[in-house]
Amino acid sequence: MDQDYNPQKIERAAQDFWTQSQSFAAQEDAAREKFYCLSMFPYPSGKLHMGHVRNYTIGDVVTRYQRMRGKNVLQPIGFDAFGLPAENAAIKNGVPPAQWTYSNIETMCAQLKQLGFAYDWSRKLATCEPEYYRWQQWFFIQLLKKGLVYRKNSRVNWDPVDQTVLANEQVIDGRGWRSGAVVEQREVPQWFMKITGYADELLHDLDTLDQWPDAVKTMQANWIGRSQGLEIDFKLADGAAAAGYQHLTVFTTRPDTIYGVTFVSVAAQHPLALAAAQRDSAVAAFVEETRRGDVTEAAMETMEKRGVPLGVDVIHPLTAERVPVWAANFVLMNYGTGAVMAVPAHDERDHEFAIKHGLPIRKVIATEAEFALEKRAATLGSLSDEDDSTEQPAQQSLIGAIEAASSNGCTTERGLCINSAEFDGLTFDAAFDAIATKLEALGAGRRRINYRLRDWGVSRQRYWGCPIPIIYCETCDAVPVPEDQLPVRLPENLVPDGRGNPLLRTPEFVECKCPQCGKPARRETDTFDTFVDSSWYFARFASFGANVMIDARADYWMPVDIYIGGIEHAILHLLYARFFVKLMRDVGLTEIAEPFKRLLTQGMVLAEAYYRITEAGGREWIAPKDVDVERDAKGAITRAVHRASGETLIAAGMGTMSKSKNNGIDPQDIIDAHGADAVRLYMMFTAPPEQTLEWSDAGIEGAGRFLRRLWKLVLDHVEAGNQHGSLSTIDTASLNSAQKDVRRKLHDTLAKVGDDYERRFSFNTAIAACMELSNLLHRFRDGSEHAHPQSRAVMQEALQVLVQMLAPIVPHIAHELWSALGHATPVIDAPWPQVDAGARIADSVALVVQINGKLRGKIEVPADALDDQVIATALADVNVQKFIAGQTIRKQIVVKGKLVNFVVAA
RNA sequence: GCCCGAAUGGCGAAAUCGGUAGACGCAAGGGACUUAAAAUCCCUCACCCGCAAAGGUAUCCCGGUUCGAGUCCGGGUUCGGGCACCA
Repeated sequence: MDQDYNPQKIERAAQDFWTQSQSFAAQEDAAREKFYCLSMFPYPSGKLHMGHVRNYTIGDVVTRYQRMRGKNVLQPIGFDAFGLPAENAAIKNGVPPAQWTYSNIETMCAQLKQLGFAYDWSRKLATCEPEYYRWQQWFFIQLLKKGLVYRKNSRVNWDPVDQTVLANEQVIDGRGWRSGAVVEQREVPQWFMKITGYADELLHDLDTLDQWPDAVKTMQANWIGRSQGLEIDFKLADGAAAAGYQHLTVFTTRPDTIYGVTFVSVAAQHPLALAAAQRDSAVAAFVEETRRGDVTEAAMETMEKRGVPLGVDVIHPLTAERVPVWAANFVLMNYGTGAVMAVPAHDERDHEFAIKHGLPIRKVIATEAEFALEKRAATLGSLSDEDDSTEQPAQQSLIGAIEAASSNGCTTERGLCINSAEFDGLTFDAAFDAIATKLEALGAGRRRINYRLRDWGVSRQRYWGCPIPIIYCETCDAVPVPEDQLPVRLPENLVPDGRGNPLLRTPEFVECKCPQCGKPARRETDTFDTFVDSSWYFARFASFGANVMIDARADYWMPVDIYIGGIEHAILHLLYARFFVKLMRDVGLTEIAEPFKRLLTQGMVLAEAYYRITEAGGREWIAPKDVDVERDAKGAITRAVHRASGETLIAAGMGTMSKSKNNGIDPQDIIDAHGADAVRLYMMFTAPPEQTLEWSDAGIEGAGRFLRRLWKLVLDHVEAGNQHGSLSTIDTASLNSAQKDVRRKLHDTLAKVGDDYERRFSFNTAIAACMELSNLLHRFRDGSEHAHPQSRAVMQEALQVLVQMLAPIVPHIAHELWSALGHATPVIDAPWPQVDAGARIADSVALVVQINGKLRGKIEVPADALDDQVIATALADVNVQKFIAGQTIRKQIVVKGKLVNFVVAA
């Protein structure tokens, strides 16, 4: 064992050992309990960033812990290799996306190895490999055969200058990111997967995911957005029916407010609006206007609410009143029926719209109190001639208030119906049912379950993705590529230039023969959404290399026992992956219904960002490594200085590491300077996994300091052993109190650490507990003679267990120290130590004494003391007596092992 | 705008089921060792008042429930994630 801790040396040695002995290659073994630990695979953007390091360290800690617990563990790694950044890099550098991507993968693999992650490297995959995506193409064809995918027109962002489809991310303030042209909406035929057909199952199965965070389940449930409502037909008033429609159908979740309808709104893309646009230039202009700019939901919801009257009236199905139809920019064509009944008194958007356009507002819902008043007012009105009661003026003003509210106010809460004919006085549920029944009887409405969730559009008008295996023929229309012709290979030598999909200009790819009739045909040039690639990779890892999509090995490994990744994937990726597994089940590929048994959503990694104001008035962001920080006597930061120029900088606060703020910390620099173990320890110690983690250079040094202290502790013990001969076994009966204290602390810590690793995923507190133990061992060493055989035996036990507890987090130093402690087999193969319950028993416990909930004293009582004895000891405390003097004890509360509380009063 | 989170010393955090707020670490201050520096080791460290003991105040803000609230409930503020073509 070396005198000094040398991370570079021991890390390389440990990594070489794991590689040579293929320690982490997983073998299916039905006799052993499996554990499948998976972290979300990275996009190969170039180098690892701190977020990756954090994510993969968490996964590795769980993997190594479960392995030490004796499970048969699979931890694979791969790359989510298709996507936009590769095309952007190609535009910038003229390098084909494939070349850029494969080179990045190589770099990142080397970094992952340097961090010592226990991956089964033999299962490495990248989604851009034909061996991977051919099964995705095959699966799409199975779904097509089962009618689970279909083609329809759908809107995309179109850059009229660059003649290309833009991702939402590439639209900035309604303009193309490169051209600056105002973006237009275009209708393009695209492929969709029928996820709405699985909406109910995706919603209900959330209840089976008892090891998922509630926040994620709530977000998914809200995203699916199941709502019960009514479809209601409003007959078109005479003349309008000529447009080809007999009635306008709306969807509403508030049929109880139907008597408050004063107009109806439709989406600008609604057929009725488009028909009106044919004859009305104002409507045409409005429709045209909504074709421009952003289409994101956030943009739609925050934009000014605008609309135009269509010049068409519809007939209210219950009152037979005529109400006007408006086109409004806040009504979404792809939600419900693209039309809503507007109730300005009880819907905020309708209210705002009605005020703006001078449309009537009719109050039809009242609170119970209002309803009671209204009834009294009605009685009062009929009696008012004879009754000049003194409370009349007060009543009048209340009635006035109700009337004022009914003309201007807006309440969205449920209540009792008023001004609603025979439905007056009904609650929401009763009114819903009664009105639904009446409309059904009239043939003017039906109950319906609606979802906010929309079908999943999987087509992307982009080159660097998995080709959609379809051939278009003039006679046979869309024909799937025959399975024996898969994969449809993506040519890897093209270079996108920002003006459309280069596949369109590649005849070798596009031109083909129709598989049905043999005539010349065109191949689909759209590729799959990359969420398709990442929706099943976890299953492929479990049947790596199979000549089918997934094989029986997946039955052994699936589902994933723990899935770890960023909270930003809480909805889309996780919902699509859940959906895909249900599809795979229905195609007969698996029996499981959910892919991820347990989910850990990890927080982002932040760093302080600094900038200076340039002469031009802009901000120049300075990398944190070029900044010095000055502090006051208390350690508070007073000034940040640019090291090169001495200029005072402005601290912009903590933010996610990003290129734009130039505040990224390169993990490679940190590994080179401090070693992989220190990086891993720092990442796990600084914050709990779900929380954001703020990078600090000083923190990483602290991690290194702990590892050096640990090294020294073991070194001293080992050297003492060399001097004093062989170890004896522990004789628990003969231990002195210091030795017992060490063993109690050791086994308390072991119990806590196991719970923290397994149940709580609270790695920071596990490390803190190990540090406490380590601090105690330092004091124990200083206060004991190395020569004392029992002390040495206790120390040996403690150090062994400490090294094992830390091994999942800092595997390299643990590998080395374990061997130094005299073990021939590596620490990764040593079984997890057992908690010795006997060692944890203490003779006495410390309690606090409270008077009226305030801390007034501390007492020590025997561990098995009865309540009476505890109270007597508490009352004997001098300070407690001071606060009780002259008071009467009204109540005494004893909480075992915690506290005594006396409630006193004069 | 809508949905989901978060907020505790100078800083990162801990307090696991409503029971001692601040474990563990960082920074800072003081000291030891050293020719010196680094490293290492020891001490102090929420705030106010005090020599100390004791006391008071503190977990984003305003209310509430409880013998007792960082933790539960209602209302707000600020920050972060997502919003369907970034991954």
